[in-house]
Amino acid sequence: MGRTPCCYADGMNRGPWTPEEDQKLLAYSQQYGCGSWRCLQRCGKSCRLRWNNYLRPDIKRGEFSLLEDRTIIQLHALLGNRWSAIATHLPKRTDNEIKNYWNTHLKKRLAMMGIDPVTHKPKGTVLESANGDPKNASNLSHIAQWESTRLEAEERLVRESQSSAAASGMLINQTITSKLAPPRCLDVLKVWQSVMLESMLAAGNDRHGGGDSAGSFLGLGMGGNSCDIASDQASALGFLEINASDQTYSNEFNEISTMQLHKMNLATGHNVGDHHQHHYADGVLNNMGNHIISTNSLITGSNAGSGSSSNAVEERARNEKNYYWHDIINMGNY
DNA sequence: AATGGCTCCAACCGCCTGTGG
DNA sequence: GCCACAGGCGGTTGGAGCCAT
Repeated sequence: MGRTPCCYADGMNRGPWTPEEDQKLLAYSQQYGCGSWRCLQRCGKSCRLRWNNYLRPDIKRGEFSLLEDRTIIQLHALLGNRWSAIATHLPKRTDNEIKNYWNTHLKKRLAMMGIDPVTHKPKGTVLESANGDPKNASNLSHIAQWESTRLEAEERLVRESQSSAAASGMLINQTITSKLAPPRCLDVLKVWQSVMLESMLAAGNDRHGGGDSAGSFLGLGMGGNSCDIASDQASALGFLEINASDQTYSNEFNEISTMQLHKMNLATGHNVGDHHQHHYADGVLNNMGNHIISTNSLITGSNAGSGSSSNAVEERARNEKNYYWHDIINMGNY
Protein backbone atom coordinates (compact mmCIF):
# COMPACT_ATOMS: atom_id res chain seq x y z
CA MET A 1 0.00 0.00 0.00
CA GLY A 2 0.96 3.62 -0.18
CA ARG A 3 2.22 5.73 -2.99
CA THR A 4 5.48 5.10 -4.72
CA PRO A 5 8.08 7.50 -3.35
CA CYS A 6 8.58 10.44 -5.69
CA CYS A 7 12.30 9.65 -5.85
CA TYR A 8 11.49 6.56 -7.87
CA ALA A 9 9.87 8.56 -10.64
CA ASP A 10 11.39 8.25 -14.09
CA GLY A 11 14.43 10.41 -14.66
CA MET A 12 14.92 11.30 -10.99
CA ASN A 13 18.45 11.20 -9.60
CA ARG A 14 19.14 9.51 -6.30
CA GLY A 15 22.15 9.03 -4.07
CA PRO A 16 24.98 11.43 -3.34
CA TRP A 17 24.80 14.91 -4.79
CA THR A 18 27.35 15.93 -7.39
CA PRO A 19 29.01 19.39 -7.37
CA GLU A 20 27.10 20.19 -10.54
CA GLU A 21 23.79 19.41 -8.87
CA ASP A 22 24.78 21.53 -5.88
CA GLN A 23 25.54 24.45 -8.19
CA LYS A 24 22.20 24.04 -9.92
CA LEU A 25 20.38 23.92 -6.60
CA LEU A 26 22.21 27.01 -5.35
CA ALA A 27 21.40 28.90 -8.51
CA TYR A 28 17.79 27.77 -8.33
CA SER A 29 17.38 28.85 -4.70
CA GLN A 30 18.96 32.23 -5.43
CA GLN A 31 16.63 32.79 -8.34
CA TYR A 32 13.38 31.40 -6.98
CA GLY A 33 13.95 31.33 -3.23
CA CYS A 34 13.41 28.40 -0.92
CA GLY A 35 10.08 26.80 -0.40
CA SER A 36 9.45 25.14 -3.71
CA TRP A 37 11.87 22.30 -4.20
CA ARG A 38 10.71 20.91 -7.46
CA CYS A 39 13.84 21.48 -9.43
CA LEU A 40 16.66 19.63 -11.08
CA GLN A 41 16.33 15.94 -11.64
CA ARG A 42 15.71 15.41 -7.94
CA CYS A 43 12.59 15.01 -5.89
CA GLY A 44 11.60 18.00 -3.79
CA LYS A 45 12.39 16.21 -0.57
CA SER A 46 15.92 15.51 -1.66
CA CYS A 47 16.43 19.14 -2.70
CA ARG A 48 15.11 20.46 0.58
CA LEU A 49 17.29 18.10 2.56
CA ARG A 50 20.38 18.98 0.58
CA TRP A 51 19.73 22.69 0.97
CA ASN A 52 18.85 22.61 4.66
CA ASN A 53 21.61 20.26 5.72
CA TYR A 54 24.45 21.25 3.45
CA LEU A 55 24.09 24.17 1.07
CA ARG A 56 22.41 26.74 3.27
CA PRO A 57 24.81 29.69 3.66
CA ASP A 58 24.30 30.13 7.40
CA ILE A 59 25.28 26.62 8.40
CA LYS A 60 28.05 26.22 10.92
CA ARG A 61 30.02 23.05 10.42
CA GLY A 62 32.73 21.37 12.40
CA GLU A 63 33.17 20.48 16.03
CA PHE A 64 30.49 21.16 18.57
CA SER A 65 31.53 23.44 21.41
CA LEU A 66 31.12 22.53 25.05
CA LEU A 67 28.28 25.00 25.27
CA GLU A 68 26.54 23.32 22.35
CA ASP A 69 27.09 19.89 23.90
CA ARG A 70 25.46 20.93 27.12
CA THR A 71 22.65 22.75 25.41
CA ILE A 72 21.82 19.67 23.36
CA ILE A 73 21.87 17.42 26.39
CA GLN A 74 19.73 19.79 28.39
CA LEU A 75 17.24 20.35 25.61
CA HIS A 76 17.08 16.64 24.93
CA ALA A 77 16.24 16.06 28.56
CA LEU A 78 13.33 18.44 28.16
CA LEU A 79 12.19 17.74 24.61
CA GLY A 80 13.29 14.21 23.82
CA ASN A 81 14.15 13.30 20.23
CA ARG A 82 12.58 16.42 18.78
CA TRP A 83 15.58 17.42 16.78
CA SER A 84 13.98 20.23 14.85
CA ALA A 85 12.86 21.84 18.10
CA ILE A 86 16.32 21.41 19.56
CA ALA A 87 17.88 22.84 16.41
CA THR A 88 15.92 26.07 16.76
CA HIS A 89 17.90 26.76 19.93
CA LEU A 90 21.26 26.06 18.33
CA PRO A 91 21.88 28.72 15.71
CA LYS A 92 23.53 27.49 12.53
CA ARG A 93 23.18 23.81 13.41
CA THR A 94 20.80 21.55 11.52
CA ASP A 95 18.49 19.02 13.05
CA ASN A 96 20.19 16.28 11.08
CA GLU A 97 23.60 17.29 12.34
CA ILE A 98 22.40 17.46 15.93
CA LYS A 99 20.71 14.10 15.58
CA ASN A 100 23.87 12.53 14.20
CA TYR A 101 25.99 14.13 16.88
CA TRP A 102 23.68 12.89 19.58
CA ASN A 103 23.64 9.35 18.24
CA THR A 104 27.38 9.14 17.71
CA HIS A 105 28.79 11.11 20.64
CA LEU A 106 26.48 12.38 23.34
CA LYS A 107 24.46 9.21 23.80
CA LYS A 108 27.61 7.26 24.46
CA ARG A 109 28.96 9.89 26.79
CA LEU A 110 25.82 9.79 28.92
CA ALA A 111 25.82 6.01 28.90
CA MET A 112 29.40 6.04 30.18
CA MET A 113 28.26 8.29 33.01
CA GLY A 114 25.67 5.68 33.92
CA ILE A 115 22.82 7.85 32.73
CA ASP A 116 20.14 6.50 30.48
CA PRO A 117 20.27 8.73 27.37
CA VAL A 118 16.59 8.16 26.71
CA THR A 119 15.18 9.04 30.09
CA HIS A 120 18.13 11.08 31.40
CA LYS A 121 17.80 9.21 34.65
CA PRO A 122 20.38 7.06 36.37
CA LYS A 123 20.34 3.67 34.73
CA GLY A 124 18.44 0.81 36.28
CA THR A 125 17.60 2.56 39.47
CA VAL A 126 14.46 4.52 39.04
CA LEU A 127 11.87 1.87 38.41
CA GLU A 128 13.30 -0.74 40.72
CA SER A 129 13.74 1.71 43.50
CA ALA A 130 10.16 2.28 44.49
CA ASN A 131 9.87 -1.23 45.89
CA GLY A 132 7.00 -0.27 48.05
CA ASP A 133 9.01 2.33 49.87
CA PRO A 134 6.59 5.22 50.40
CA LYS A 135 9.37 7.80 50.23
CA ASN A 136 10.58 6.53 46.88
CA ALA A 137 7.07 6.14 45.59
CA SER A 138 6.46 9.73 46.53
CA ASN A 139 9.47 10.83 44.56
CA LEU A 140 8.39 8.81 41.55
CA SER A 141 5.05 10.50 41.86
CA HIS A 142 6.78 13.88 41.81
CA ILE A 143 8.67 12.91 38.68
CA ALA A 144 5.48 11.73 37.02
CA GLN A 145 3.69 14.93 37.93
CA TRP A 146 6.52 17.00 36.60
CA GLU A 147 6.61 15.00 33.39
CA SER A 148 2.90 15.45 32.95
CA THR A 149 3.20 19.20 33.43
CA ARG A 150 6.08 19.31 30.99
CA LEU A 151 4.08 17.55 28.29
CA GLU A 152 1.13 19.85 28.77
CA ALA A 153 3.40 22.87 28.52
CA GLU A 154 4.97 21.54 25.35
CA GLU A 155 1.58 21.03 23.79
CA ARG A 156 0.67 24.59 24.63
CA LEU A 157 3.93 25.80 23.16
CA VAL A 158 3.29 24.03 19.89
CA ARG A 159 -0.20 25.45 19.65
CA GLU A 160 1.00 28.96 20.40
CA SER A 161 3.86 28.86 17.96
CA GLN A 162 1.63 27.52 15.22
CA SER A 163 -1.02 30.17 15.70
CA SER A 164 1.48 33.01 15.94
CA ALA A 165 3.28 31.80 12.83
CA ALA A 166 0.03 31.66 10.92
CA ALA A 167 -1.02 35.08 12.15
CA SER A 168 2.17 36.75 11.06
CA GLY A 169 2.19 35.12 7.67
CA MET A 170 5.31 33.21 8.47
CA LEU A 171 4.02 30.17 6.68
CA ILE A 172 4.86 31.88 3.43
CA ASN A 173 8.37 30.95 2.56
CA GLN A 174 8.72 29.53 6.01
CA THR A 175 11.97 27.81 5.35
CA ILE A 176 14.03 30.80 4.45
CA THR A 177 12.54 33.11 7.05
CA SER A 178 13.13 30.64 9.83
CA LYS A 179 16.66 30.04 8.71
CA LEU A 180 17.64 33.66 8.31
CA ALA A 181 15.85 35.05 11.32
CA PRO A 182 17.79 35.44 14.54
CA PRO A 183 17.43 32.49 16.90
CA ARG A 184 13.99 32.40 18.37
CA CYS A 185 13.79 33.02 22.06
CA LEU A 186 14.15 30.05 24.31
CA ASP A 187 10.67 28.66 24.07
CA VAL A 188 11.46 25.89 26.49
CA LEU A 189 12.40 28.40 29.11
CA LYS A 190 9.28 30.37 28.41
CA VAL A 191 7.26 27.24 28.94
CA TRP A 192 9.15 26.51 32.09
CA GLN A 193 8.53 30.03 33.16
CA SER A 194 4.82 29.78 32.53
CA VAL A 195 4.68 26.54 34.47
CA MET A 196 6.43 28.25 37.32
CA LEU A 197 4.11 31.21 37.13
CA GLU A 198 1.10 28.95 37.36
CA SER A 199 2.75 27.10 40.20
CA MET A 200 3.41 30.32 42.04
CA LEU A 201 -0.08 31.60 41.58
CA ALA A 202 -1.39 28.28 42.84
CA ALA A 203 0.99 28.50 45.77
CA GLY A 204 -0.17 32.00 46.50
CA ASN A 205 -3.78 30.88 46.51
CA ASP A 206 -2.99 27.87 48.63
CA ARG A 207 -1.28 30.08 51.12
CA HIS A 208 -4.58 31.74 51.69
CA GLY A 209 -6.63 28.62 51.40
CA GLY A 210 -4.27 25.94 52.63
CA GLY A 211 -3.55 22.65 50.91
CA ASP A 212 -0.82 21.32 48.64
CA SER A 213 0.39 23.61 45.90
CA ALA A 214 1.77 22.93 42.48
CA GLY A 215 4.72 25.05 43.51
CA SER A 216 5.57 22.81 46.38
CA PHE A 217 5.44 19.70 44.27
CA LEU A 218 8.05 21.30 42.06
CA GLY A 219 10.19 21.78 45.11
CA LEU A 220 10.27 25.51 44.75
CA GLY A 221 10.25 26.11 48.43
CA MET A 222 7.25 28.39 48.37
CA GLY A 223 5.53 27.10 51.38
CA GLY A 224 6.96 29.60 53.83
CA ASN A 225 4.58 32.16 55.24
CA SER A 226 7.27 34.79 55.13
CA CYS A 227 7.25 34.90 51.34
CA ASP A 228 4.90 37.32 49.68
CA ILE A 229 3.54 36.65 46.26
CA ALA A 230 5.60 39.37 44.62
CA SER A 231 8.74 37.75 45.88
CA ASP A 232 7.70 34.48 44.41
CA GLN A 233 7.14 36.14 41.08
CA ALA A 234 10.51 37.73 41.31
CA SER A 235 12.04 34.37 41.96
CA ALA A 236 10.73 33.05 38.70
CA LEU A 237 12.11 36.05 36.89
CA GLY A 238 15.36 35.59 38.64
CA PHE A 239 15.55 32.09 37.31
CA LEU A 240 15.85 33.57 33.90
CA GLU A 241 18.04 36.42 35.00
CA ILE A 242 20.80 34.28 36.34
CA ASN A 243 20.59 32.01 33.36
CA ALA A 244 21.34 34.93 31.15
CA SER A 245 25.06 34.87 31.82
CA ASP A 246 25.71 33.55 28.33
CA GLN A 247 26.00 36.62 26.15
CA THR A 248 24.41 34.81 23.24
CA TYR A 249 21.12 34.58 25.02
CA SER A 250 21.27 37.52 27.38
CA ASN A 251 19.27 39.89 25.23
CA GLU A 252 16.56 37.33 24.77
CA PHE A 253 16.53 36.61 28.46
CA ASN A 254 16.21 40.27 29.22
CA GLU A 255 13.38 40.57 26.76
CA ILE A 256 11.61 37.56 28.19
CA SER A 257 12.16 38.81 31.70
CA THR A 258 10.75 42.21 30.92
CA MET A 259 7.72 40.73 29.21
CA GLN A 260 7.16 38.25 31.99
CA LEU A 261 7.54 40.95 34.61
CA HIS A 262 4.86 42.96 32.87
CA LYS A 263 2.67 39.87 32.52
CA MET A 264 3.01 39.07 36.20
CA ASN A 265 2.24 42.59 37.26
CA LEU A 266 -0.87 42.53 35.11
CA ALA A 267 -1.88 39.15 36.43
CA THR A 268 -1.55 39.95 40.07
CA GLY A 269 -1.59 43.69 40.43
CA HIS A 270 1.70 43.47 42.34
CA ASN A 271 4.90 45.16 41.27
CA VAL A 272 7.90 42.94 41.13
CA GLY A 273 10.93 44.87 42.27
CA ASP A 274 14.21 44.33 40.50
CA HIS A 275 16.09 44.06 43.75
CA HIS A 276 14.26 40.88 44.54
CA GLN A 277 15.27 39.05 41.49
CA HIS A 278 18.76 37.78 42.08
CA HIS A 279 18.18 37.02 45.72
CA TYR A 280 15.18 34.86 45.06
CA ALA A 281 16.69 33.41 41.94
CA ASP A 282 19.40 31.87 44.06
CA GLY A 283 16.81 30.54 46.40
CA VAL A 284 14.75 29.01 43.66
CA LEU A 285 17.70 27.39 42.01
CA ASN A 286 19.03 26.08 45.25
CA ASN A 287 15.66 24.75 46.18
CA MET A 288 15.12 23.15 42.81
CA GLY A 289 18.61 21.77 42.71
CA ASN A 290 18.41 20.41 46.20
CA HIS A 291 15.04 18.91 45.57
CA ILE A 292 15.98 17.07 42.43
CA ILE A 293 19.41 16.15 43.64
CA SER A 294 18.00 14.86 46.87
CA THR A 295 15.42 12.97 44.86
CA ASN A 296 18.18 11.57 42.76
CA SER A 297 20.14 10.56 45.80
CA LEU A 298 17.13 8.86 47.23
CA ILE A 299 16.42 7.03 44.04
CA THR A 300 19.97 5.88 43.61
CA GLY A 301 20.06 4.77 47.18
CA SER A 302 22.71 7.20 48.30
CA ASN A 303 22.35 9.08 51.54
CA ALA A 304 24.30 12.29 51.65
CA GLY A 305 26.06 12.84 54.91
CA SER A 306 25.37 9.37 56.22
CA GLY A 307 28.95 8.32 55.77
CA SER A 308 27.75 4.85 55.01
CA SER A 309 29.50 4.64 51.67
CA SER A 310 33.17 3.91 51.83
CA ASN A 311 33.53 3.49 48.09
CA ALA A 312 35.20 6.54 46.58
CA VAL A 313 34.38 5.51 43.04
CA GLU A 314 30.70 5.24 43.80
CA GLU A 315 30.86 8.57 45.56
CA ARG A 316 32.42 10.20 42.53
CA ALA A 317 29.86 8.64 40.23
CA ARG A 318 27.11 10.03 42.41
CA ASN A 319 28.69 13.46 42.32
CA GLU A 320 28.88 13.33 38.55
CA LYS A 321 25.22 12.46 38.39
CA ASN A 322 24.43 15.33 40.72
CA TYR A 323 26.40 17.72 38.54
CA TYR A 324 24.52 16.34 35.58
CA TRP A 325 21.20 17.19 37.19
CA HIS A 326 22.55 20.57 38.13
CA ASP A 327 23.34 21.12 34.46
CA ILE A 328 19.80 20.23 33.49
CA ILE A 329 18.39 22.54 36.12
CA ASN A 330 20.75 25.35 35.18
CA MET A 331 19.79 25.09 31.57
CA GLY A 332 21.07 28.00 29.56
CA ASN A 333 23.51 28.97 32.23
CA TYR A 334 26.54 28.33 30.08
C1' DA B 1 49.78 -4.40 1.75
C1' DA B 2 45.51 -6.64 2.97
C1' DT B 3 41.77 -7.16 5.90
C1' DG B 4 38.21 -6.53 9.20
C1' DG B 5 35.97 -3.69 12.54
C1' DC B 6 34.46 0.70 13.78
C1' DT B 7 32.90 5.57 13.32
C1' DC B 8 30.67 9.17 11.15
C1' DC B 9 27.38 11.47 8.41
C1' DA B 10 24.82 12.38 4.08
C1' DA B 11 20.95 10.66 2.24
C1' DC B 12 16.92 7.87 2.17
C1' DC B 13 12.52 5.96 4.05
C1' DG B 14 8.10 6.00 6.12
C1' DC B 15 4.78 8.42 8.49
C1' DC B 16 2.25 12.50 9.45
C1' DT B 17 0.21 16.99 8.50
C1' DG B 18 -1.35 20.87 5.79
C1' DT B 19 -3.28 22.52 1.61
C1' DG B 20 -5.82 22.92 -2.55
C1' DG B 21 -8.98 21.07 -5.93
C1' DG C 1 -15.63 14.81 3.08
C1' DC C 2 -12.31 12.82 -0.04
C1' DC C 3 -8.18 12.59 -2.58
C1' DA C 4 -3.65 13.86 -4.32
C1' DC C 5 0.30 16.08 -3.44
C1' DA C 6 4.20 18.55 -1.14
C1' DG C 7 6.73 19.44 2.79
C1' DG C 8 8.36 18.41 7.58
C1' DC C 9 10.22 15.31 10.83
C1' DG C 10 12.46 11.40 13.18
C1' DG C 11 14.46 6.87 12.42
C1' DT C 12 17.51 4.21 9.78
C1' DT C 13 20.98 2.88 6.44
C1' DG C 14 24.92 2.60 3.29
C1' DG C 15 29.29 3.81 2.16
C1' DA C 16 33.57 6.37 2.78
C1' DG C 17 37.29 6.94 5.76
C1' DC C 18 40.08 5.65 9.62
C1' DC C 19 42.56 2.54 12.52
C1' DA C 20 44.36 -1.68 14.50
C1' DT C 21 46.00 -6.11 13.49
